[in-house]
Amino acid sequence: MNQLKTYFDDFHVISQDSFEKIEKITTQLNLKKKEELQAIGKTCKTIYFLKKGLARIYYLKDGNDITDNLILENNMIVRVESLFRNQPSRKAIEVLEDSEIIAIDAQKLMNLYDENPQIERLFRKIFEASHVETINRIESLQFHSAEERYKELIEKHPEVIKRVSLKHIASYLGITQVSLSRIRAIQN
Amino acid sequence: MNQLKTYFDDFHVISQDSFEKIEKITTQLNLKKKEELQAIGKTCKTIYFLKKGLARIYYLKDGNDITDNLILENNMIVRVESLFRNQPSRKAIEVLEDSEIIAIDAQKLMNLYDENPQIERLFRKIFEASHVETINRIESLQFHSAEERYKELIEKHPEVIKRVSLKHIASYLGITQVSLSRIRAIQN
DNA sequence: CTTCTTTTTTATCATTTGTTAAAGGAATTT
DNA sequence: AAATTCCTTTAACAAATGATAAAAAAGAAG
Repeated sequence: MNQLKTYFDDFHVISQDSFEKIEKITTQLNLKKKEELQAIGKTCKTIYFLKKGLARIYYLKDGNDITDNLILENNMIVRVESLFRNQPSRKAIEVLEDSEIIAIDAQKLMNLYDENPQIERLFRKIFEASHVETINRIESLQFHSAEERYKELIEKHPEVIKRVSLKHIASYLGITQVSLSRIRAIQN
Repeated sequence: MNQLKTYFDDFHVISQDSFEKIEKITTQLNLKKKEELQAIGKTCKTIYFLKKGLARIYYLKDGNDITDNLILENNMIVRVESLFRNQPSRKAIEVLEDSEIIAIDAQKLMNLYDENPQIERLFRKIFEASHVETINRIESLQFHSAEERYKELIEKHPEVIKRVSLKHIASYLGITQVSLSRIRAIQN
């Protein structure tokens, strides 16, 4: 749990008392590689913190599996478009490695917001950071070539290449697996 | 001002008193077509509400003007990546039509957050909606062809095609002007 | 209205990325 | 260890998009 507190502190420091209130609405999950955390069609009612492991959010387009997002340890896993709109998500979450996860009940968290604005502020800031990341990713997809995007990923998260299959990395970058393979071949 | 209240109510209803507190930290701006609202390199310290007109956020990549975002009336104009990180933005804001704008001082708004959690919640929800839009745009850029993206834009915002130059629309869609012209030619 | 500037279209060619198929490797299961 | 399945690479060709240049059209300015 200390790990979660440390994560929180980077965004907004809350009292020990407030932290314990959050602790009370969490549960611990341990998933084995390839297990599903949330299924397509379910409305997101849980916010996950990935203590250890690796996860991805994906969806199907024309029967193809597309990785929408990759999440490394020490990050939140949330299907934002479902949580914020309270609508079923077309996306699923699965872990790509054995993972330890803290699940936070979203409804109970909203209730905590009412009694404790500091908690609301904490999560506001967490999601703001994620919002900024999303915006930066748009810039990358909007006007960088596939090769540039691949290089950017290696630069920022070199470990991802080793831990995630190239199939998933390709769709995450918005290209086909074959195209990624070609780019990698030229690099060497 | 009523227009702003109506806009707010869609996200979270606050008291008349709270609304008046917000009103006190706003100023009205009228800009002529092509005038700049914020310059590149400035840190975003103002949240704008576009009452009337049309605006865009843009930046320069290798000397090319790239439209990052188009904003229609009745929406907020914010350089989120700058506001949330309190860092200088590489992006600028300009209006594409004569526009009426309400400027909200971000620092004073943060102060209001402290004394009134309902105001913080209102803006949290406003930005959450914008976050969701950003995520949906990623999906579009990640795996839809240029032609699909163009059709989506026409579908969702047909008026944009008439009000914004194709040059700006092209870069917004992540393609060149020439490429967009070609796509349009095939359509007819 | 005429001139000047900017935007949009068209054409040609180069480059990138997609598609399909096949082969080689790696990992998993039996 | 062998068999099976899934992942990755390679190759050949197709399709989409980019780059450049020039013409046409539209808009702004005098």
